[in-house]
Amino acid sequence: MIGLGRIARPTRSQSSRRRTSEWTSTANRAGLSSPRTIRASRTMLHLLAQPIAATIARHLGREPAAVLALVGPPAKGQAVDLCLPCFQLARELKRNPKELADELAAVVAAAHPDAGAAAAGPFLNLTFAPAAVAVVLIPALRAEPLAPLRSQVGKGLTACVDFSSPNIAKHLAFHHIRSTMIGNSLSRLYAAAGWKVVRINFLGDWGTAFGRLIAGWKREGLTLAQLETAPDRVTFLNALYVRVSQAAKADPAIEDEARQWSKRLEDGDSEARGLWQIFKDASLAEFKRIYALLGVDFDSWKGEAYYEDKMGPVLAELKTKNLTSVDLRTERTPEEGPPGATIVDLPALIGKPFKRPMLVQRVDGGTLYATRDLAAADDRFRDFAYDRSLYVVDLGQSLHFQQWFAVAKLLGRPYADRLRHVGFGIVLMWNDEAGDGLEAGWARGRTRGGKVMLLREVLEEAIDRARAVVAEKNPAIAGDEREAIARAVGVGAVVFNDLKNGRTNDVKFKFEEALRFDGETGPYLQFAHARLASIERKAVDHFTAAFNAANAAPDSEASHWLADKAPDILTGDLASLTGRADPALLTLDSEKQVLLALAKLTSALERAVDSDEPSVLAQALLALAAAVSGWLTAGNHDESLRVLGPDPAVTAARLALVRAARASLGEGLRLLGLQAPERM
RNA sequence: GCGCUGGUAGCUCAACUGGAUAGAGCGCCAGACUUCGGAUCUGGAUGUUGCAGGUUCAAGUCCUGCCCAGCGCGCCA
Repeated sequence: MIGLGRIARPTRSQSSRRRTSEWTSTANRAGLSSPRTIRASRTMLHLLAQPIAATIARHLGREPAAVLALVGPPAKGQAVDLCLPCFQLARELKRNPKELADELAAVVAAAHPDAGAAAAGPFLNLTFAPAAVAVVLIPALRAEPLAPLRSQVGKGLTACVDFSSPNIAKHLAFHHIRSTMIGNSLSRLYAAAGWKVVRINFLGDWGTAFGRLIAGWKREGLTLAQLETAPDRVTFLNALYVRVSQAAKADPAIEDEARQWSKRLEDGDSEARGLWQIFKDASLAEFKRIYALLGVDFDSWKGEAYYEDKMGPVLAELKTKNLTSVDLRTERTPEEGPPGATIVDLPALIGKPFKRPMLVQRVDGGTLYATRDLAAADDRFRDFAYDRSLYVVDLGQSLHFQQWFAVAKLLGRPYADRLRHVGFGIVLMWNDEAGDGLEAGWARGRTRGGKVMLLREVLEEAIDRARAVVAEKNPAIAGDEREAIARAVGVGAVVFNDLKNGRTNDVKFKFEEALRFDGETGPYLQFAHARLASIERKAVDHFTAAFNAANAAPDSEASHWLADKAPDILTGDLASLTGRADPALLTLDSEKQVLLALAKLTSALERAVDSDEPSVLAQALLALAAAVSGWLTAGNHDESLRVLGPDPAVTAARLALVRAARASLGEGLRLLGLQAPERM
């Protein structure tokens, strides 16, 4: 097995679903509840609820904010817009909740006739008139189209996100998509919530494997030219590694050479370093091609090699603070060297959940994973003074993170409570038939004859399928544009499939499912976005035609409206046209559903950041796209329901909603790491 | 053995952290003036939320005990 890094051999890189342990959760909660990170946010939904909450607060003599906090979306299946469960208020007031709900319904109905207040048992339900919602939300959306997906909760705070972290000289396997795209999305979500974000790729670019590679390279007399002309340089290196490893089994001399080269590499030998750099460059070139395809970038590429000579101070500090001990339990003869590894005896120092010590130094003096993470955490804190540091690594490594987070605390690090392991479940592949000792069914890692599925292969297959669909559904699109759309849609399908469910779930990967383009998929969101964009494209022509028709029949109501807007229509200024539209003309229930779905995005964003869970936004976007699709499709059956309909004033109002929905859908897709093409 | 996760419709998953009649997609059945884009929409059938207790106005959600599945537990990362 080559390389170190976050994502090691398949059996360790993926472990089944796990949550962070009690201890870690406590630490995380401490970080969460720190006054630095919690800040109330005024969501768009609160814009609607605020006046009602104020009325109730006045009536009951309570704080408006306290009442507002109790108002929220109703339970699923309830056909109302907002809901105030009265249990808590009733208890505080020593009243009967049902009676209180009845009383409040009457009070609210009198003061806000458009809010549709009604008591349902102990619940006070609000069912707004669509225009009442539009009048509040449309102006806010016009002022800041991306407002639903912007928040200031992270203002002034810095987050480091450690993600992807592949091993040099190996391909990106399909399961690397998890850390890569969860981390990418979290980076964008944090930024949208006001955080300053540092994206870090902790490359697995160090380890004994490089000694073997170099030994093999020298032994076979390979040249740089051979590597560079190889059809795939990573495959070339991988194959070399496999050959060396097999040869070493038969010939111990090779293993010796490998050890010597490892030593030379560590000592900074220029030939060893030169070859190491060549291998690293070749790998990075391939990684960056795939990152470009996925739209992922990093601010820092400091990997394990960078920290190789920077662990001395941490080790020394651990020792001077008497946190280390040499483990004596291992039975070793004097010839075999010192008795044991250097450990931090967590069971003795902390107790509670820890049953095993953490190893910081091998018998031979070499350092270990945890030591490197400690050194890196110090380094990053020095550079960025982070308020939160995320490690997007599979759940199988949760013990490792629990341990070194605890050691950071023992060392008195100020950042100890700001560390978060963002764990995720493994990728399982479907096997139709038993074989290779595997039963038929879900199994980790490999499929189709035991082959490891490469990320690049899956993406290419997805793009091929998307290209075929674009060609079939929209033959007018060709050439470069078709290619760009095929990429956006194909990659989008795979990425969304990875993000739409809770990250701790294992991902059950079937080609046919992951590459589906209908139902709850990335392309479904992209399609809704493209339909909205299509309507916007046609809007100017629509108004121009209406304007010309009105000139022929100048006395209608529509003609007066159009004449008033003549400058905007003639210059094609949609922004101005929709900006002057009357939101009260949005009277359809389907329009209200779109507005409410938009308004819920803000809290989805904040909850996504709070729980490091992109799926929260993914689910909210699906709800928005469903509302949009329902609204637009209704127009297929009834011309009066179309955005570009017969009444220009209504059309302008609906276009304002189209613009708002498209802006948020596009931005939401971007926050998940998907593209939002205007046609597809 | 110790520990950590999870178990919700045939399948894949939600359920805004304790709220109402547990919701979606896929699949299945029946529909929508060839459409501002049908990669869409509307309707239907499918549930003892693994089992048993407990807590309370209220439990898929919290507590306890079982059952089942997966993963982790010393010089890899």
